[in-house]
Amino acid sequence: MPKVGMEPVRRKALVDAAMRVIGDHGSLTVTMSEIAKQAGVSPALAHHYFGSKEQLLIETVRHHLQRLRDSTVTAMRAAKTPREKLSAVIHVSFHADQFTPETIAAWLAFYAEAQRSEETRRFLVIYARRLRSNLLANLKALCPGEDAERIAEGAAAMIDGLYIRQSLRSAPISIEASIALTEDYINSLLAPLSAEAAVQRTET
Amino acid sequence: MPKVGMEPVRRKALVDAAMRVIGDHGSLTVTMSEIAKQAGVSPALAHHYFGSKEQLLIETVRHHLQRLRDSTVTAMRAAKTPREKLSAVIHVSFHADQFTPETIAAWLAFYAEAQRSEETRRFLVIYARRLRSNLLANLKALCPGEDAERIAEGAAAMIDGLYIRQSLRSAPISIEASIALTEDYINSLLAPLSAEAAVQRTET
DNA sequence: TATTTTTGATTGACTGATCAATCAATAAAA
DNA sequence: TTTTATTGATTGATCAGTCAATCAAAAATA
Repeated sequence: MPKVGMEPVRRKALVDAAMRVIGDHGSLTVTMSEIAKQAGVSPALAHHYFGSKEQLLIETVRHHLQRLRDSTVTAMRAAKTPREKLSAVIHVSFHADQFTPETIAAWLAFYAEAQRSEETRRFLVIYARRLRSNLLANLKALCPGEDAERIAEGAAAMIDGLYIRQSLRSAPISIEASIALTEDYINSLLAPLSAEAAVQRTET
Repeated sequence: MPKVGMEPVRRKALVDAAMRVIGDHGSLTVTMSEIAKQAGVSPALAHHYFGSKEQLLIETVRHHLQRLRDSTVTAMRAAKTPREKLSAVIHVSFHADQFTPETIAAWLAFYAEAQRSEETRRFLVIYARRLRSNLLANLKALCPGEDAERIAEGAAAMIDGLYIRQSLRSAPISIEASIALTEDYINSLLAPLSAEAAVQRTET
């Protein structure tokens, strides 16, 4: 069976398996055996390729964030105006992929893990900054910089908060409602500022 | 040494110890030994009084939520108008007690745990509902019911989101800024509705 | 009051299970 | 033959949970 060049195949299979196991386990307290079994290989092979459980888990977080980033870039490219780009960022954050119970569980587990693993924390900080900065960049085109900072901060918090609330599955809000709530927030805070911003836009 | 009536003393000591250990450990992956040591008793005693690690952890969540609830009730009593009560709820959510790194870490750990422990999940659902309903009750006095629901949902999400973002300690927002952001949200959404609400209030 | 009995508090030592990590051995391609 | 892929078996550590034994206060008894 041993064909050459299995390494990338196995790595991907193991990372995907880890994601699935973490997802329906709802926690990072998963065993290498479970992950390996899910990937259809022996636990020893997982160690062979990743060196340690922690490394495998870190690769899993990285891969997860990479996918989210790719989606965001694509969605923002497709949008034309700053306001449309803003909506694109929100939509991606609530895209079905990222919003399934398993994925939400995985995110929560990552957040909890970040309290212990410096590397996991770094990844999540990058995510948080990226979300904020994607919002900020487009908001700056719509209102004064200081207001943009505030609104970006608030919108990012709201997005993350809707996530965490979704995880409890109590009175679950639909994806559309979550998006509407966030859009509503931005619109409402933007409304009294739009006149000034319009002036600013013509000036730059 | 064995004086009678130690049970309540030990239970409290162990729950407090658990909270501290979870806090600086940043996770619910703590051992009974650590907790017992922190409480100054033997691991066996912790088992004696709580039966299992899970039970001790559940009591810890319960105690934590109880304290938050008490603070909220007190703060709301002190406030007069609905708008003031609204601010009171927000202030309690961001009160220094609840906003220290250790406490935030504990909350995150609880959220992650809720994916596995049905009882923990139930407690958090109660918290989420209570927050939402405290906001909702007072908002209903300030705007039409449907709008109140939306705004309550959004404000609750924002509060939780600010929490989770705080946990990453990247570009940490101050407590005051977090409060301001939430108040700002409510004010902005309320502004265009206040006229109608005033009419409704006189009608009822 | 003095003595014995009972009861609650407490622990050290132990058990069984779980798991990450290691390693030597095997099998197939190059 | 050399290299890469792969695994079964094993080790060592960590823990939750158990248990029998100890100790001292309180209650009962003489």
